[in-house]
Amino acid sequence: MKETSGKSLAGVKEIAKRANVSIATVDRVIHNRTGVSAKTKEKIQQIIDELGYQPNVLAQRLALTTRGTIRLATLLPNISDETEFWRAPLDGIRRAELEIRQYGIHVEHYFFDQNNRQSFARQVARIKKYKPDGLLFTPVFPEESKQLIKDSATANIPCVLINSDLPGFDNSCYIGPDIFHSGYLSAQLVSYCVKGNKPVLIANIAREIDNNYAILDKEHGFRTYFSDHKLANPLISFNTTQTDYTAVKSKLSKLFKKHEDIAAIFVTNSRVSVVARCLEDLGKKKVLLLGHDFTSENVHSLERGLIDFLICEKPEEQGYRGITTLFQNLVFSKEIEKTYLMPIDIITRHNYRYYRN
Amino acid sequence: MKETSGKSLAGVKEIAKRANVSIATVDRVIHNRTGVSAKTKEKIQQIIDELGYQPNVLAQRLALTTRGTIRLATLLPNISDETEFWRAPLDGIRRAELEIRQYGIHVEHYFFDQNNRQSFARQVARIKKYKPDGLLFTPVFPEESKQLIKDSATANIPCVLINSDLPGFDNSCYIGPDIFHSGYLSAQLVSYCVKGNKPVLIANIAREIDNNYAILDKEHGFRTYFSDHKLANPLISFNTTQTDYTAVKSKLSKLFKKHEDIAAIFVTNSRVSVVARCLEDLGKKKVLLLGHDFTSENVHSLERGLIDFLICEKPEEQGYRGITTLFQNLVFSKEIEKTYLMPIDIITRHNYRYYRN
DNA sequence: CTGAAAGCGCTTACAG
DNA sequence: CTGAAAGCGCTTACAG
Repeated sequence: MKETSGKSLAGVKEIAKRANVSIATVDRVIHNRTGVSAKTKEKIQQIIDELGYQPNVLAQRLALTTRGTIRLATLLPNISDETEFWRAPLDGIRRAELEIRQYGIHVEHYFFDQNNRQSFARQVARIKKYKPDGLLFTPVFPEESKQLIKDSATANIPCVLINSDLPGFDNSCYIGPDIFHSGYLSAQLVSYCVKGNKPVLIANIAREIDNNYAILDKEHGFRTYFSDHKLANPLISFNTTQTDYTAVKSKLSKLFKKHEDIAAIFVTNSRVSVVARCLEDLGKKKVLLLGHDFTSENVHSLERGLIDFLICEKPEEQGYRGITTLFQNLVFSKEIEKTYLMPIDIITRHNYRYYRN
Repeated sequence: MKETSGKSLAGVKEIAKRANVSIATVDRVIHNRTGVSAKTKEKIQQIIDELGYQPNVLAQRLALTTRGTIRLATLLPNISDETEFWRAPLDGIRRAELEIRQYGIHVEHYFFDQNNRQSFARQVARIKKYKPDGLLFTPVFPEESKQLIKDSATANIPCVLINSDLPGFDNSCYIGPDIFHSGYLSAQLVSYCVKGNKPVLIANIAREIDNNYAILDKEHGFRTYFSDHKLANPLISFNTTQTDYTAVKSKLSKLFKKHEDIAAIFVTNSRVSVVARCLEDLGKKKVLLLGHDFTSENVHSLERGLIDFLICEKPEEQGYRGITTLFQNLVFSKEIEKTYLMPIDIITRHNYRYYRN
């Protein structure tokens, strides 16, 4: 007997014909709905298996068009010069929106001030009023975020976290990098490029550091590489909550006086272009500089040779995938993967042109 | 007046109603078909613009289901241990196939022996008999490939090239890396990691080298970086058409006797894991080793620390994108972009786990 | 130059 | 427990 060899052109109509039932009944079996006799169900299932039936996704979605709109909410930091990074995830979210609004998905955006816990809490309150069917956010403030996840679980609202995870908490879905290994990778690059045991600087430049899991874990990964490989380079932490150019420069300048031979600086977030400017002005162009994120300022410094490596984790795609994940779950009951780890990309001045966020 | 603010839920039906015509006429205007009076056309167009009408892609495709099948042909090297690289593009092609076969697209695969021009020509002849509606291939043999592109143009068959381009030839579409800059980037990595003016080896390991544009251009990019940056490292070309372990090892061994202090080896294709084994057996583990492609053997050597960097250009996505490009062109008359340059990814043992081809 | 109608493959009330 | 029919938004003969 000849194999149907993956042709599977057969649809519900064909199945119905073969089973001698109506397509409504076939539909019931396909979707495991109640109200079909065991016998009929079995017969239909057998034919489905035999035919290797694959639903036509197009038709499926089209038929669902009439269903009421599904409401999603996103909660991200607002975008300022200092937080330009957040433009990318938002772009991805918008791209997803355009693709799925045809299916009656509406996305409402909420923004908070990254340096202000209050503002986060305020937006959470607004979101709760909105009563979304799904939620995407980034857990900048651990306590508030944990509460939000719990409340979402209680309300039975699927929840996606992007960019950084909430460790020891698995009530939701995380889409973003393995932050520890991102730091670990940065250390590898430094160790490859720096010969000898010269000191290496780890620069944490953020208004909030102690609570910032993303920064702490990156530094931890970075340091772990050096200890794992028994490297003797002194690792100097440089923390500053004053993130403006002047403050960073004066602090750096002091550090350089103390440690003249600093060979490399790793900036644990996207503020690396500030350091680039400082190094240029301090005449320290030979210091290896690496940091995070494909912001326009960073790319500009990369282009000019002031930054050597940028580590990026496809923020645009994080946003895009976050929304489509919720969509698939809400519309097609597709199960949500617990974790989707993004690639950790290494960008230099010679491959950035081809990079896609 | 209130903005419709990108809602655009309106479809052909709504447009037809507002314009007082039938949906068939609206359809004609949307697709710029003939047989509509200038006046009607203008009126409809105005409403379309006003509403910011966006066609529902789902419905569009679904309605096209009945059209006869479209036949695509692919022509790629067959997959052996030595050419495992080609599995990835094929995987991508298969992934695309699964997605679009619902729209009546059929893909026929042809394979040739990378070391045998004859076999390429034979398959071209078979393809011509098949008379595909679209063609995807990789131009391993320049002369034959140019002829194939010309013939396709004559027959009005859209044509996509992947993995390497045919320079000075713009009758088709190229999806793949900027090879020159890929080599350039590799040189940057070497120059960052190698201190002093120690010699660097460029290893071309392939049955055919002189005609292999991908290899030649990569070496050219690599060398150009060193001259652009006035680096004094001696660059030694190491060409071998005997690609087996024993041959490579004995040749390498001789080279090392002549140049004991070789600091880095750049392998211009996926044969880098062979070199990795040689270095291990020759006790030359400290030499920086980089090369191309995410094959299982290469990844294994990367994991073990024998290879330092792998340069990859998303071969799976090249295949996938190649097929979907042809599909979009043939089904929706979407214009084909002349060139789509893939990212040039840098993979180390600490980020390969998160890489997606 | 224009329109009424059937159909793409699925889902969903509704009736029985 | 089961089926006939309408509808999702578009395209395509066909008739006029």
